[in-house]
Amino acid sequence: MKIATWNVNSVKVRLPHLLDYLKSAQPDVLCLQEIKCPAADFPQLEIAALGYHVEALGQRAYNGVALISKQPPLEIVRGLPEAGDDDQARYIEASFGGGDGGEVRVASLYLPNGNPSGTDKFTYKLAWMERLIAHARGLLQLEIPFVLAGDYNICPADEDVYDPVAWRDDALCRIEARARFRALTYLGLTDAYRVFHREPHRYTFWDYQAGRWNRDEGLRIDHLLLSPQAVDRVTGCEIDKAPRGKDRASDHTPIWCELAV
DNA sequence: ATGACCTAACTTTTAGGA
Repeated sequence: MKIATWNVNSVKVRLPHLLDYLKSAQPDVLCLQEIKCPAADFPQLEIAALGYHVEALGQRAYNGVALISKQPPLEIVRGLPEAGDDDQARYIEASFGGGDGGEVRVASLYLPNGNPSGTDKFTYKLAWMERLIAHARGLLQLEIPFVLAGDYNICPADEDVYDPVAWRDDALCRIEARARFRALTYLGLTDAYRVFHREPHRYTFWDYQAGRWNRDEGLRIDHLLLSPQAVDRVTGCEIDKAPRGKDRASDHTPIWCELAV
């Protein structure tokens, strides 16, 4: 089962690239972030024409996540628990059947950016992470294969940043954010990319400005975190750089892992 | 050269992104 994640920065603008990606990469599940529209406005027909199901949690203008899948999603969860008055569309989760009866739970998440540091936006980011950690703790008790995929807005280490000195006080690199990402791994989750790749300076995001893409000056902020039962089955994890090089590209590119399920 | 982007929206400027 191939599970991919991609922050598309507007699903309407990116629809041609999205359809190309589904046709060429053939993911079983594709997690989207920043669809930037209400679920009712999601271009579902074009995707259904390729044989894919769509389940979206959206809002006007900002945020928004979705699950695109060959198998129909089951037991859909919209939003993290303990949301209170937080109505930002940043989390959707569902179960998917594998080819031979295996089942995998997959979440598409869009973690808050948190900039500028030291503001209520940063506080919100950390609080959101605490809710994610609590939810992950509950999922782990199920002892099933699951994947928490998405735009974490966190560079786990300096080697995941093109210029760690310039970025050291940014919310994406702050130690408080890194500590909570590490807490997820201490619970028992594994960064799928680092199972297969030890090289520094491998990125999933390149800013539109300052020629960052052409200079390969980016950030590794999109991640697939695997439960122990998923790590047991993972056979590969790769960053697909091609979509970032297209005209009218998202500033993120897809990353995927393959599970033997 | 201290610049350089992109998207959505009660759009002709602003907020948010990272």
